[in-house]
Amino acid sequence: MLSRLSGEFAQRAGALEAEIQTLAGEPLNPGSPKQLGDILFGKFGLPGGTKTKTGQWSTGARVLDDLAEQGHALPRKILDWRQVSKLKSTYTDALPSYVNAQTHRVHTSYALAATPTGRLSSSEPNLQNIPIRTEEGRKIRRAFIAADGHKLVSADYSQIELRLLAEIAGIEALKKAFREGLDIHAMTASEMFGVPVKGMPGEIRRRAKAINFGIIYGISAFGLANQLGIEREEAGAYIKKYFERFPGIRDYMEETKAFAKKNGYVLTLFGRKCHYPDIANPNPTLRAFNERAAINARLQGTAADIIRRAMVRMEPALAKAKLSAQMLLQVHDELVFEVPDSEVEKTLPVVEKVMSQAPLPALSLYVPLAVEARAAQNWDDAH
DNA sequence: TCGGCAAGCCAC
DNA sequence: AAACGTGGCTTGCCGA
Repeated sequence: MLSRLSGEFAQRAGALEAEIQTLAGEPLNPGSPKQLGDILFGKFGLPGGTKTKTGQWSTGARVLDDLAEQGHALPRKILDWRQVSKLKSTYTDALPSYVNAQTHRVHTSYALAATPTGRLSSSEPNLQNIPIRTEEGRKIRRAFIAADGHKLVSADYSQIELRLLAEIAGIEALKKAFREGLDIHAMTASEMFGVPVKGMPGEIRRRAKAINFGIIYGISAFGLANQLGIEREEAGAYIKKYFERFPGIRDYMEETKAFAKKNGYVLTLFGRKCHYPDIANPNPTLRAFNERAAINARLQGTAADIIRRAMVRMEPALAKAKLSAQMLLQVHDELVFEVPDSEVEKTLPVVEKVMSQAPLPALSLYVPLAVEARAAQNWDDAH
C-alpha cells in the first residue's frame, strides 16, 4: 500500500520537477529554498519578498501561496512538489523501514517526560503527525489498518483545551455553551460581531475559530495577523474586541502571567508544575515568549494530565468488562485501539466513559468532556 | 565523511 | 531578530 503510494508520489514529483525547470528557465533543485528565493525575488524580481533571520529569502508556504494568487505559475508547482516530496520522504518511504520483523508492525517510541507541558512525544517513527488535512495525506492514514477480524477504534476529546479554558477562566457564557452543545466558534463570532449564529457566513466563523485557537496559544496581534493573513492593526482590533466581550479571559491570562512571574512555574488543574524559569527575563522577546508558553501550558498540561489518567485506567477498565481491546496509540487528545469485530459495540462506551470521566474524583468539571469514538477498518475512516 | 543548523512542514 | 503553544523528520548547506 505505502510502497505503491511511494511510486505514485515519485512519479508526480518527477513530472513536477520537469515543469519547475522549464518555468525557472535554469537548473533548480526544488528542495533548495535558497536557490528558489534567488530565482523568485532576484532573477524574476517578484514583489513582497521578506528575508529570514539568516538573510535568505523566505519561501514558506504562505509566501508561495501569495505569489501563486498573483498569477505566477512557478510557486504553485513548488508547493505541489513540496507536498508530494514531504509525503513520500517522511511517510511512504520511511514507515515501511520501521516494520518490525517479529511483529510485522510499526512500533513507535513514546517519551513520557520530554515536553515542558507534560504531553508525550513520539519518535522513530513519530506516529503523532500522520497526515490528515489533505486528501493526498489521508491516503497514508488509510494504510494504518486493523488485523483481520478486528477494527481500529479512534476516540478523541472534542475541543478539550477550549473547554478547559472555559472551565479554568470561569467564563459563564462559554461554559454554558459547552454544556448545551453549541457551536463554540459560531457563538464566539456571534458575541464578538453581533451576527446571529443562524446563517452566519463561513468567513466570520473562521476568524472567530482562529481567535479561539490564538487565545489558547497566548495570543498576539502578530501571530493572529499571520494566521489570518490580515494586518496587525486589524488583528489587534479583534483581540481588543474579544477581551471586551470576555474580560474574564484577559483576567485569566494576566493572573497566569503574574503567578508565573512570582513562582517561575504554572500549575495544571491537578496541581502539576510546568516550569518557566525565563518568565522574568529582561529580554522582552524572551519574556513574552515564556508568558505565552505559560498561558498555554495550563491548558495543554491539564489536557495532558486528563488523557494520562484515562490511559492509566483504560487497561483495568477493559479487563473488568472482559474486553480484549488493545490500546495502540496516543495522539495528544486521541486514543487508538484495536478491537475484535464482535467486541466493538461493547468497547466504545467503556472507552468513552473512561476518557470523559478521567478527571474524577480529583476534579469535577462543570464543563463536560465530550468524547467522539468511531470504529473502522482503517485509521482514516475511524477518525 | 560526519555533525549540526536552518528552513520547511507534518500533527495536535 | 522574532513576533500564537507543543513536538519530530527531512533536505540542503556549511564547516570541521
